[in-house]
Amino acid sequence: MLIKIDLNKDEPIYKQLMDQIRYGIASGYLKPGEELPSVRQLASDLGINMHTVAKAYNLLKAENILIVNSRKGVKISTDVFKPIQNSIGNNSRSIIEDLVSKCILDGIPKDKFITECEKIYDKINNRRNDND
Amino acid sequence: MLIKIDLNKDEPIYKQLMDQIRYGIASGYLKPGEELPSVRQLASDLGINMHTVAKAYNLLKAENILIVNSRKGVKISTDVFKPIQNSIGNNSRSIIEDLVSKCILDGIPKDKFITECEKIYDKINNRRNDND
Amino acid sequence: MLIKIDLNKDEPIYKQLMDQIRYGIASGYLKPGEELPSVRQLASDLGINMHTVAKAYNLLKAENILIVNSRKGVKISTDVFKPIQNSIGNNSRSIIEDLVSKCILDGIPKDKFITECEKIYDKINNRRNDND
Amino acid sequence: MLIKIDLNKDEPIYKQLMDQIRYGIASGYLKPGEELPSVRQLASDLGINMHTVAKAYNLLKAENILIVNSRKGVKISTDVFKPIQNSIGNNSRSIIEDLVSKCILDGIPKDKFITECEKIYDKINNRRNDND
DNA sequence: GTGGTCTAGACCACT
DNA sequence: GTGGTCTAGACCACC
Repeated sequence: MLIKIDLNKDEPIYKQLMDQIRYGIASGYLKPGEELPSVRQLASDLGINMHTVAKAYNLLKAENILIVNSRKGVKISTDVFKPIQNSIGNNSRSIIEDLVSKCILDGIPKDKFITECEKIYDKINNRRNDND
Repeated sequence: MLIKIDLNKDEPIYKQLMDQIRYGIASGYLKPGEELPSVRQLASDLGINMHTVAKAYNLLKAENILIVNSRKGVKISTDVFKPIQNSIGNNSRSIIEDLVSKCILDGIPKDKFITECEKIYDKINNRRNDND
Repeated sequence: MLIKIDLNKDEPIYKQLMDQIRYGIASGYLKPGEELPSVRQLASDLGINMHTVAKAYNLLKAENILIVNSRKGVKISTDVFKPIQNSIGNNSRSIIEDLVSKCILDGIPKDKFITECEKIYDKINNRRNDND
Repeated sequence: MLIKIDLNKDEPIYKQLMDQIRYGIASGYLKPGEELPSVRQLASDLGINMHTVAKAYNLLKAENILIVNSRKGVKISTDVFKPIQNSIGNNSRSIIEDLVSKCILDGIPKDKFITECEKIYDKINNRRNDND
């Protein structure tokens, strides 16, 4: 999978990395059980610092998304997809609230907003199902 | 409107403040043209520094949401609500992508996710229409 | 002459007033020797504070543009137009430098910039000649 | 590039700084992509406070002139020069109107005024082209 | 009374 | 070592 880091963005590199790996898994570019490049390898590929990659890997390990083994390398957890949940977390809810507030001020009507959410969900989800 | 700041959160205070003010406007708790507390007043109410409030106010001014006037204080722009737009910005889209990726890993099915988005949009939007 | 004050602008009111009076004279709406409304009158017309008008008047007096007489009121100096000068002052030059820098960054080519300057000069100057 | 701050001027330091940086870019002393001194460095060089420099940098960032990066410092955006525009903004136009009014009262004839504008535009623009 | 500006100094996140 | 954030406290311009 192609990972793209924007060094000019305000968002810290390790977070960009985490987001892209999550996105890669959700969209099926990366599969449960699959190996990821070593810290050194990925750092060198992306032209960033080793510690930055390690930080992203370790935080994703704490989220039970990656399995980090100093000898065997890094791979994606086989149970990375959690069982079906009924409700989203408070954190996500609060992100949506901030987002919706902005959209309302920006003149985005409900149907446009919802359609966009659906489109993005489908884009990510379908791509994974296709890749299966 | 009640503004609540969580000093323990990672998110900087001034951003929490900006989000809450946007939320207040979108949900009708705060109305276009309405005056906001002075920087000193709000800072003292929240137990934070004047400059932190001023930073939030000024950034919202740059977004054309507030009108900041050295002589008369701060008020909400009368044209905070932009004309209807057809599509959300790239920034919002990328927030949704990250959010959806997380939700998919967390086992939130599409219908739950969309329902939640709709619920939040309605909650904010209806409250404003009720208040009109 | 219609004077318009924008209370929402960052520029102090007394400066807006000074600019508009200078503009009025340069464009012939106001004529040398003509009387201006009293401080109280103008303040009331514009819905602003008396002291603000007085400040503008006094600063224009210091520029030899107005003649302020506490008994007889305020009028425009009869020799408000200075004799022909060969070069603009350092202050104006520095304003032009800042303006030109911005325009160059903004992609305004020289001919557009100069044409605009000419158009504005003519607009103001011709209006006065017409009014004579 | 030599930056000079006049602490006695009315204009706030951070604005003087912004003007000088814009001037430096427009005149080619500073080039797109070039690094600027760190906030602390420049503040110390100029004998002013860090936050004052940071404010100028951040406002220029908002104008898409600088790229501010907590990790790597500050550099000039590679696309500072906007594509060719046909007309100047309202803000610039109103600056010119005030300036022209003053010049007319000061006895600056049109040709002198226009020649001065051309001279300044050329001075800045040619210097950049020479430096390329 | 309002916000604007500036200073000084601290701690933190990121790389 | 970089900028970001926050605090504290001062003085100023404007109205």
